[in-house]
Amino acid sequence: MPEGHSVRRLARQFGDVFGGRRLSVSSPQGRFREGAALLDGHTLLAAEAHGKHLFLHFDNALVLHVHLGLYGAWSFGGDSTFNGSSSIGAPRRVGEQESFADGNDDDAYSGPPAPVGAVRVRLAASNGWADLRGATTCEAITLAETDLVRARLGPDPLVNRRGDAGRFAANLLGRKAPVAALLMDQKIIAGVGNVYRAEVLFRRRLDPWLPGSNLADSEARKLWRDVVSVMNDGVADGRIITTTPRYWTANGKKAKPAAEAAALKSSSFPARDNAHFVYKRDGLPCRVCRTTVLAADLVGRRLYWCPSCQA
DNA sequence: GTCTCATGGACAT
DNA sequence: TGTCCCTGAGACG
Repeated sequence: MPEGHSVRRLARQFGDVFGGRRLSVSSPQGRFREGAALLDGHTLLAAEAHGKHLFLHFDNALVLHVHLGLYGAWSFGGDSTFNGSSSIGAPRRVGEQESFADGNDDDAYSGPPAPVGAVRVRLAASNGWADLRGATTCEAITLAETDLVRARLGPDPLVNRRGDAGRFAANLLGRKAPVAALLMDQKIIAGVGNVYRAEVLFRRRLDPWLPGSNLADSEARKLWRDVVSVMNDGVADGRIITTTPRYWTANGKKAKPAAEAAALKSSSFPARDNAHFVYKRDGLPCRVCRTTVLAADLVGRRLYWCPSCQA
């Protein structure tokens, strides 16, 4: 869940439901009591994301900075303004769609429920609430400290400023580490996690063990463009789908054109098992060449790749 | 019930 | 390179 596309959706959602509203901020669990007191009663001005970092700007020049880490999750609830808002983060299952809050159509919202479990932060306004659990980082910081966090991060494909492709290429090309390790380094590119790194390397048919310095500048720029494309799809879909409809058949075998047309017609989403090319498909045949997909540990994380397509 | 695993990252060594 | 933090779901008995 919490790869960059999820955090981007979160930022948008916070702006939609709480933007311009005065929030009561509390820490039912107690671990964020002091930070919550600094923000309590202030108005949310803006919500933004950079990579996997979420920044909620309040009208007293303080910022709620949240990084979900592996386990963090936000859940939402409230009146009809919360219809379509979704809980984002763990618990997660691969390929699962986000679960949607049960906003009330009749606007009969009567306040947040009693907090369940270890709620680090609860944000509540007159229209609804949001609970944060299990985040790696949750802090109230100044604007200057916000800039310091941003300064540690590489370009964000979901921001994709002019010149970012070149910055990303320069970051990659100067390094001897395997490109698969570099893609997970948030200083090089912000927002890519374990699923996107495996999938985009497959989509570009790049050997994950290739040193960054061995990539051509043009290939690094193509890689950036593919990350931009596939992560923007993730923002739109609310899940990570890197395969195309021709691979959305029941048995995972490559579909014939007629089957592709049928898949396109019958469903806008692939089954969970067909959403990825290589991620968590070790031991299974590659969707393209039928070679067995491999997995290995790389800097403490599981890497998946096709040794034939990505040679 | 217990154990293991998971789409992160900071920090120590 | 290893350790720790953090939470919940699923496998297993």
